[in-house]
Parts: sequence; C-alpha cells; structure tokens
Amino acid sequence: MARYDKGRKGETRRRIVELAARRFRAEGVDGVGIAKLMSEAGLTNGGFYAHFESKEELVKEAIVHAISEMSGGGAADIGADDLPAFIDRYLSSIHRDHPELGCAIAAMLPDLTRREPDSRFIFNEEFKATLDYIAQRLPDFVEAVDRQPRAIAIFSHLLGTLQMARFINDAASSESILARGRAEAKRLAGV
Amino acid sequence: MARYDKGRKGETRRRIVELAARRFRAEGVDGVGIAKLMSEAGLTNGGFYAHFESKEELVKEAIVHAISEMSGGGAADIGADDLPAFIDRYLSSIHRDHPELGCAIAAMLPDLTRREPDSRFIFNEEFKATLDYIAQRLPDFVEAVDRQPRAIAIFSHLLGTLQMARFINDAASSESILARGRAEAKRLAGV
DNA sequence: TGTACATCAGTGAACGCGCGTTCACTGATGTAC
DNA sequence: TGTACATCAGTGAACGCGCGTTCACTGATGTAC
Repeated sequence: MARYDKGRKGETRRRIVELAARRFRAEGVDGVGIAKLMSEAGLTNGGFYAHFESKEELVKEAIVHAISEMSGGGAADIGADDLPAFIDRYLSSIHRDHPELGCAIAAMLPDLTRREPDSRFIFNEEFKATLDYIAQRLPDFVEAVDRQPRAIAIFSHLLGTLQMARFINDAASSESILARGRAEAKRLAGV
Repeated sequence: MARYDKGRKGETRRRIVELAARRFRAEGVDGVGIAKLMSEAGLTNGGFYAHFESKEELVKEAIVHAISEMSGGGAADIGADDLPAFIDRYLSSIHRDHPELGCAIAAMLPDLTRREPDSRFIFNEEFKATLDYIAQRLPDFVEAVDRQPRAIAIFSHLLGTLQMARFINDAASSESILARGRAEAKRLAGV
C-alpha cells in the first residue's frame, strides 16, 4: 500500500493519535504498547515509525489531542458553556466510567509527573488553558486577582473528587462522592 | 548466609517492605523492578522469593506499611493531632517534595485504580481508615450524618491540590497552590 | 569441648515474555513518456 | 490510451533490553552426639 490520495498518510496518523489519546487515558501511557496500538489501528508495528520518531512523540501529540478534545466538544463533551454545567459534567457518572473519553489531566497527570520534562511541558501549557476556561466563567463578583487561584482551587477539587470516585469500588459511595463534590465545587466557584 | 538469630529473616523481609513502600510511592509500582529493589536492600534478585510469593504480595504489604506509617507517625509524620495541623502538613512543601515518605493514597491511588482488585481492596480498607481519622477530628458542631461526606470532600481537596502542586514545575505557582489549598481545606473542614 | 550433620536465607545464571525500535522488503499508486 | 518506472506507506521478522520468576546451588549457622 502506498501513495493513495495526498491526504492518506495524514489520515492514518490522525487515526493513531486519536486511538492513542483514548488508550493512554484508559490504561496509562506505559500500559499501551506500540504493537497492540498499531494492530488496533489495523496496521502492523513497524509502520509506526513512518509516522512518529518515537513513542514519546506520540505521547506529546496524544496529550494535545486529548486536551483539545476535552474543551473543544469532543466525544465526551466535557466542555460546556457555563461553570455549573461544566462541574456537573466533570463529576458525572459518565465521566467517571469513561476515562478514555474524559479529562486528560485527571487521567494522565500522575503518569506525567513521573515522565520526561518534554511531554510534561506540553501538558503544563494545556493545563493552564483549562484553568483559564474555568477562570473566565467565574461569576462577575469574583475579583480579577482572585480568579486564577480560585480556578485552581476548583480544579483541584474536581480532580481529587473524580479520582476518588473512580477508585472506590462501591457504586453507592461513588455516587455520593460525586454528588457532594459537585456541590462543593459550585460553592468554591461561588455559583 | 543462613540461620542466624531467629529474627533475621523477618528483619530482612521488613527491610524489603520498607524500601518498597518508599520506592513505590516515589517511582510507581511499575517503575520499581525486583532486581533493583533487592540490590538496594543489599541482596540479589533470586532471594526475593524466599520472602514473597510474587511482586503483587509485596505490593500489598508495602501499601499497608506505607499507610500505617502515614497515620502512625512515621518518617514523614503526616499524622498530627488536630485537623488544621494535619492539613498544614499534608499540603506542605516538604510533603510535596517527598512523595516517598508521604501519603500513600496520593502517590499510589492512580496506579492502583488500574491494578488488580486484590491490592485495590487492601488500599480501600486503609483509605477508609484515613477518612475516619479526618472525620473524628472535625469540629463538634458538624452533625454525625455529615461527618463522613465532609471528610471525603476535604480529602478529595487535599488529594487534588497535592497532585497539582507536585506537577506544576514553577516553584512560586506551586507554593501558592499549596497555600490556597490549605485555606480551602480548612474552610471545608469548618475550622 | 569437638566434630558431623541438617537447615535454609541468600546466590546468580537462566527462563520466557513484551517492550520500543530497526530494517530489508513489498506492492499499490501517481507520474513520465 | 498503454507501458515502464519511481515513490513510499505499510509489512513483518529481528534486535537488545529489562521485566518477573525459577532453580540448582552455596555456605554460615544451630543442633545432635
């Protein structure tokens, strides 16, 4: 196979990145091997290096893809117009049960804290964008100087609550953790 | 070497567990190999199986050890008598910079969410104990029915804030995240 | 007290396995004539 | 329009490596006599 339409290679590449972005969130970067990933994309292991220089390059692209998907109305559509809706979606059972389509920060931050500064840097940038998203949607009465710290506090709360809800293996407890988290996050937001 | 005093084998075992409990927190369970771990304990790889049936057994023991250390006044001494002190220590720069001596839940929860139900179960038990620790130290005016949910909300906040502070690679930002987190956690606690 | 023996914590080489990566190759396609 | 060729996305076997685990073994010790 080769040299189909000019867009062909780019399409394949995009398919790999998209798949990786999901798998990395669900199983962790180290939990997803190149061979398995390529086979799921309908290709063989060797073909990977026609598209990427290394796994680390894919990791970086997958991070960018996953985070842009989050606030850009992707499959999980965690991005929402106002803050209460964002909070409700972030701490929903659907988001808890589908890390592969959900927040890349919650899914990958622990992974990346132990990883090379290169992909960490990219993550950092995308992370700031998410904080801005929250800060911009805070109520008008929140003073300018308080907006970013407050956004951080809210996101910390969302992050911790989601991870907890994902870990707890008792369904009822998990639901009540989410419900309480939603209420507290809104209280922190002042909405 | 063999058959020294009766306590010898148990001592070696304890040394391995202690070392593993630190390394697992700092580098993740998958980031620590048996051979390297044993060599750091002054032994060779093969000797591991005189003490443990498998790596998974060590993981379970290391979890118990790490969590008991946390609330039992171990090296990090995160356990403290009253809630404000606990919060201050949990969200301190020292705790941020030393995951190997710190909260096992913050360090290992993401790891374990993807791990076998066996070690997950043990973690769950220890986790409930930590929540009780917080719940018992809430102010008297907090009603009985609200104590556990409130403890969860506080711990979620601590968890999310600590992970964030550990990830951010800008020292000043990290410090202000911690400071804000301490204030919010106390507000959540009602102290 | 001195010697022979049994014990078993620890040794270290080897196992199969999956990982990320390399590389000689294939074969469907677009292009040149 | 038909044929020869160059391209290069994708193939698939092989690489070295580190992993968890196995196993025949060693040798310092406690015990028996």
